[in-house]
Amino acid sequence: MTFKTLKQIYITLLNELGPQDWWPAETPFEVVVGAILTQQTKWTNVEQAISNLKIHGLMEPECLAEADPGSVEDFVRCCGFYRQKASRLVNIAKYFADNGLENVFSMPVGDLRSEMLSLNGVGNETADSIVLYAANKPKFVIDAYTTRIMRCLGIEGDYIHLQELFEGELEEDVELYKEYHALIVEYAKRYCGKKRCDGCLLLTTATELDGQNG
DNA sequence: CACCAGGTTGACC
DNA sequence: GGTCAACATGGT
Repeated sequence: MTFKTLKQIYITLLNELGPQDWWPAETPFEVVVGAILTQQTKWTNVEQAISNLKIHGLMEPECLAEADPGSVEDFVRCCGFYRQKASRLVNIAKYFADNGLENVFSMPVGDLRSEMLSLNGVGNETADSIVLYAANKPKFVIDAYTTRIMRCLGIEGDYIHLQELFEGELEEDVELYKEYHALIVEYAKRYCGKKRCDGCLLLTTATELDGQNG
């Protein structure tokens, strides 16, 4: 049998689920905030916290940087890990207020990634989410769902290994990277559980449909 | 009641 | 180098 390429898997997912149009946010800074808040938490909780912050006028780096820490904790409590997330958000807000969001996001992709990684509370996935969805620069985001699906397909590796696999095989395209990561998350949520996987067969065998555009 | 969620960090081998 | 508990709320 013929295995699918990563591009063919993308097309399969897109046909199956339709465009996901990630990341839901009104501004780049809102993406940054959401990227911290969504760690190990459902997105519905993040929506609530983001709404709280917006109502209180804190969805701007300059405002959040000066906000009362206790209040921020209350606003993000629904996301869990609320003490560390609150202090990390304020710290990151200070960083963007001091350096200027436009300046930061105009850095070359590699420099930007390193810069984001130096912030407390920003690891590989969060850094790449910010680079891709807030700064609109080409970095493929790997997460627990991606790792899980790849394992189902018989491919194991650490974060950087999987990232190099995707970036090496796909054309460098910000919109493709955005949509692909979103599709993987949605597909895995539905069909690829932590213990059971009911959907990865769809991804393993190539058909004539998979050759179409992309 | 047990388990999971769009991870990251710091401590300890 | 790698492994692992801690961080914490909310939904199924």
